Amino acid sequence: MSNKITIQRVAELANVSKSTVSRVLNNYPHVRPHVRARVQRVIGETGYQPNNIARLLASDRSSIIGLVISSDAQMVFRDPYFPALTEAVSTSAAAKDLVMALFVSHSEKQVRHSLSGIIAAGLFDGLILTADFKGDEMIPLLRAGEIPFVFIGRPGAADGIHYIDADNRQGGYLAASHLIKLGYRRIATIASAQNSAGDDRLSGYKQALAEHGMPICDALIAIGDYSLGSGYRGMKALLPRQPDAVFVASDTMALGALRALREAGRRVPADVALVSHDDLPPAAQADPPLTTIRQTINKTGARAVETLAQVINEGEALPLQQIVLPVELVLRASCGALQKQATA
Amino acid sequence: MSNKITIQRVAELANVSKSTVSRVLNNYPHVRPHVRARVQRVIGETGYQPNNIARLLASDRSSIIGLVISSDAQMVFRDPYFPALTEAVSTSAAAKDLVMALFVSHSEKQVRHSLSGIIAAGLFDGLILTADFKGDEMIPLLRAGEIPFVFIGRPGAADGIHYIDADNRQGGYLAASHLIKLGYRRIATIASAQNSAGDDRLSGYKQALAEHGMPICDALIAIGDYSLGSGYRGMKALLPRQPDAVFVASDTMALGALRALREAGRRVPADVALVSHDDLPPAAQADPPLTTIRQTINKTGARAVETLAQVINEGEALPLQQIVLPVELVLRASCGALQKQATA
DNA sequence: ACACTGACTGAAACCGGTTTCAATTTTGCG
DNA sequence: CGCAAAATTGAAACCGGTTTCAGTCAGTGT
Repeated sequence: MSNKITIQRVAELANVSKSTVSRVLNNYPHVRPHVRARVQRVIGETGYQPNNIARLLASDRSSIIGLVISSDAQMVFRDPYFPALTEAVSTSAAAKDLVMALFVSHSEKQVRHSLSGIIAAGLFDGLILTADFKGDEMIPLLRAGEIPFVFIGRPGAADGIHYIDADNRQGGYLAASHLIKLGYRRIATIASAQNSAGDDRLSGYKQALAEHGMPICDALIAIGDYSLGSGYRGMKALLPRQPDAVFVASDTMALGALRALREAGRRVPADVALVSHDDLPPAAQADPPLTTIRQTINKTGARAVETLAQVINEGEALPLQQIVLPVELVLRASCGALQKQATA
Repeated sequence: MSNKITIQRVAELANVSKSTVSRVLNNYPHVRPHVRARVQRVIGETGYQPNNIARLLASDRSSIIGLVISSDAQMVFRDPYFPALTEAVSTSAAAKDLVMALFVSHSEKQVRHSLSGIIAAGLFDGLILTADFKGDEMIPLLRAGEIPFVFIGRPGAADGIHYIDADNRQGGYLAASHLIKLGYRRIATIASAQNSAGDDRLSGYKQALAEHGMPICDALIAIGDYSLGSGYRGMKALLPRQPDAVFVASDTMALGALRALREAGRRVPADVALVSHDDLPPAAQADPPLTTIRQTINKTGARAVETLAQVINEGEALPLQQIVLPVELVLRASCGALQKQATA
């Protein structure tokens, strides 16, 4: 190790006890300014860095949080959603002087196993988990492990669980309402039943249709799994139904839908209008650029870290945090609104 | 904590000393099979899990490795390369019972700062770093920190540094040779000068041209930065030069190039053939699917973890590891070979 | 049977901090 | 100025393991 200087050595150099150095280190009160300054000078001069491991053993705090992403192997780093989320959490954690460790669990079985290991390791102050597979089977493990945790996305059984979610229902509602206002009549959707986000988006879509007195037709609902391929297949299945607009529940699936439409010779938005969900970078880069529902992943990550920090500090005392972040419609070419405006 | 059982408790229950339990735990010799079995039974019955922190403090090993990705903020989670690499390292680490912590440094300045912190924390057994910004300015810090480390990609000053790299030169060479063999005469490239991988790919491209007696024309060389946008701009700049084929140094840039070509009304591969590099998922999903040079990111990640583990264990004794992994050409539609075959 | 190995085992030191608690100052006030 | 209360400080215990070292015990060779 590069650092042979210990708290003991600093204490000697500053003519105080380890205890006092520790107090200075942790910004505790009850140290005379004079003494505090002297200790800090020694720390500065020696370049002393406390050994986190020892600190952790003694204080039962590691300043390490785990981000557990459990989803299909293919999925995780295919859909830009997870990388974006990972980056957001990593950055927010760093800003709070927390280290983020990343776990990617590929199969549901693996989740159980590695999660037990993660918890047992006792290394982490807390965990942030993504609510895929609806996340339910993890919850008993987490509860038993008595480890602070926060979900990103609403797990299936969300009772008494802290989570940060996007307002997916509102997302579906905004998207469908927007299409309705633009005058489309046969509005289909490519939904997903993988997790609560998918359910909510679908339910928002249905609500918008219902509120506008439009029939909800099962033939206009395709079910995908967030993959590009499933968007492609979903669109192919919908084509014979002659929809004039489609709400696709994720940008990635929308890219697949775009391909299906191009292959079928349908123009977007002239023949079929599209609104998708997420507003990840590919949405803006698609051809045509996608009108989409923006969920602010950075904020989601930041809130998750923040909330986890609170859980860690306050424990049971913290009132239940179930935070739903707003979403907004981002207007681009794929919904046809811009064209209509231009010709109007 | 869920686990109130300590090594002490196990020792009492098994009627032995902490020392013996520790020996059993670590598979040390000098424990009678009989005793060993008894201890193991108690461990099994109690579900005892050693506290890693304590173990680490005593043994100076954390079983945590850091993956440090330093690149432009936008870049890191935009190009699927990094997510793929992250996943590969995370998985390989997990297989070796190592925890991977992820650090994303956005600016070069930030690298220096956070790297010092990371090293000083003393939390990590070793680091895997990506060689962006050519990675040079990190090396002195790492050396001073006396922390085991391995690069993925070849840093600018690679003397005496362990690294795992793809055979990028061969990648550029294979791509260009392939296009030459298909009969293209005006073969352009969209290269990158960001890191050694970019340099090498360009140099392989040049070598192939030279070996086939073709002139190397600077007007046919555009410089990008691995982003989709830079591929788009690069292609636009090249179009007036009328290339009949382009080697694009990354899949992501190739997607940008595709868009530029589509906008210009040029068909791929009929008017302009494309070969790209990396073979990430989007390459297969592009329209048309991209012929590309496959680098096996999973293997790269696995070798990096493996090598780092060796460095950690053997230290100076380990001979210099500079591993170059082979690449291969993946044939798809964008190069025109399939069409030519069909019509032949 | 006897000294002599070498395999087992446990006591205690140690890793480098934090935290408790009692001792020692200081400070505040009457 | 004197005394109780509050603020400082340091000694020692503790976190939960690993490792050193010396002692114990069984197995050998003679």
